[in-house]
Amino acid sequence: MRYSQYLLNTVKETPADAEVVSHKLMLRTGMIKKVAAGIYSYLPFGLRAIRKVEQIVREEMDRAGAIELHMPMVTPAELWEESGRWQQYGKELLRLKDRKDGGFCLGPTHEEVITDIVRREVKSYRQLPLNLYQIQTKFRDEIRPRFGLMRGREFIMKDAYSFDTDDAGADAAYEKMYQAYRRVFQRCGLKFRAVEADSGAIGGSFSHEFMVLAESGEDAIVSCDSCEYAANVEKAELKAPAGVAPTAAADVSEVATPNQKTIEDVAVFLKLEPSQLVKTLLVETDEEEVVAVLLRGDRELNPIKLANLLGSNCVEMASEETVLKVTGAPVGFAGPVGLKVRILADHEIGTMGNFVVGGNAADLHLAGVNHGRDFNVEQFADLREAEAGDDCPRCNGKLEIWRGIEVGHVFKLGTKYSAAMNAVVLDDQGKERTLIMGCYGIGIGRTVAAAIEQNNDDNGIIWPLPIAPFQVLITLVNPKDEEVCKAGEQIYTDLQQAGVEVLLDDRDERPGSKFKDADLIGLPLRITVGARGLKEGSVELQWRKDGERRMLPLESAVEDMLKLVREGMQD
RNA sequence: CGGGGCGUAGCGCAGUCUGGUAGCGCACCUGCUUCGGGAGCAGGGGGUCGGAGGUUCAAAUCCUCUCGCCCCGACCA
Repeated sequence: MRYSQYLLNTVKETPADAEVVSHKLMLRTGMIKKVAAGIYSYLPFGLRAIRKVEQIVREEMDRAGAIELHMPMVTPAELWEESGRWQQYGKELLRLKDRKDGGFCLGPTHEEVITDIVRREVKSYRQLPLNLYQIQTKFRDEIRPRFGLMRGREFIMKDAYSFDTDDAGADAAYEKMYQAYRRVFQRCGLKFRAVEADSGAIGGSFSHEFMVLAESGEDAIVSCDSCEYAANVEKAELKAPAGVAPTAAADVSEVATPNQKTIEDVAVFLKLEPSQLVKTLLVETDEEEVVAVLLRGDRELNPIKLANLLGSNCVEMASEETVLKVTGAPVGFAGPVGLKVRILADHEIGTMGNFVVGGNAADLHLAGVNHGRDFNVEQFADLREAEAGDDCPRCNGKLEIWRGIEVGHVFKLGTKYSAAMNAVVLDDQGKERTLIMGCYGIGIGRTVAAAIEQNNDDNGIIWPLPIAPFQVLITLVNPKDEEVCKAGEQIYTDLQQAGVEVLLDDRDERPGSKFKDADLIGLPLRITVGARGLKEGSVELQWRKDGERRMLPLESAVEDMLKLVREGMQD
């Protein structure tokens, strides 16, 4: 491609509403253009990167035995009513009416549609196992789209769905996808972790997320420093600490704590460490039950663990009014002694004694409190959020915390949709069996964003070779110089004929601007053709990665480049 | 949905308080010079000041309503 005939407008200034580096760089390089909140056009340069990732995904899906199809983006309400998600899905599901007033929605995911296809097409166990995938535009009316392609409302996703008659088959399908995902992200040149995840509202028995490690990631993940354990913090299990509560000492004593509402305040006020306090959180379930949860003062509640324990869809912190009603005190002074609601406690509380809690009255705390004697805990459980340095739940290692961008998610779904939608086949005994499903997603645009997030410097993007929009950039320092032009064009043509994707910067611009643009758009390999080098019969090769330059003899330049591209693609 | 902020040229912004010729930088077009790390000079094009209504001799500026966007929070396969 000739730059002079291409649409690739770069911008020096960073658009004001970009927060994260990948968004900034995608805007500055004109990869994407916002059309509405969370909705983008992919301009040619951006589209090329998207296509690269799509192609890698396609190849790995095919290799794993999945088959590509394409489903509609607009899907009828009936299917969603059948699975129950027409009601369950909130405002994220963008609902529409057609001219005949029929209900439709823009597909945020396609379990219903695929299940409908398979129940119609597949009648016999002999047609299984089956794994079908598509690469398609999805729409989720996110409350707050942000970070460019990282969290859009409209986005490109690869979604695959597996169908099996038994658990062993379903597990094998899951494992195949898990391995395919590892290959995809490896091939994209990304540093990532596959972590255990909460399976959330989509249901199902187990699930892994593929996280690209990046500071700007929206998720926190833990990984063990000595074994393979890795999990989303939402899911990260924690061992119950060893040890028993110390013997209860003196009686409970009341301590005046005027206006000391937070754990920090109280700890400073009483000259104690936050870890010597116990905090009492009042939460409300979606069935409007209020529950008290006890945690060590310096710990954070993991609401997902609590929701799972309570078998509730979601739990929320109780409102100020509720707290006042239940404890008789304003927020900040809740404590377990004398409370009339269910009391749950994190395992750690079991090893604590003679601690400080809220006094259920304004400006009052209680010291020397012990569970069992002063109040009863209904159940001890793993309820707190993992922190760096916590013990690994699987071995003797310690947990580290990373931030990650979720680029892929694999779920074992089980029969949630097949049962609701009556997707069954006959087995070899002629008996009906409900299909066991798995679903597997990859955010294509998000993967591109994550790649940029992970590969950039002050000057711009540093594309990993396998997903770079072009593999090579040839810069003609002065396109008006006949020699320069001739040499550059020759290399350009030869490389293209050898199948290399080349961008030829033949623009009549000053060299300085061209070099700046070259850094910004970040193509991995760069050849600079200038009069200076040509005098010695050579051109300059530079890697964007490390800036390392060396001269290549004109005669062997094409050959040398071909070798580098091939080697680079195999990494 | 709660709190905060912003809508003026393609992008980044000033002008709004205190009403009176719509401005600056980048980008774009023309010419000359320049040419291996975002050149200089000269000239030029581009705006219903988010929209509607109102106040006024006069509104980007004041008032009312409305739409959109951004940030923080809650939420999230």
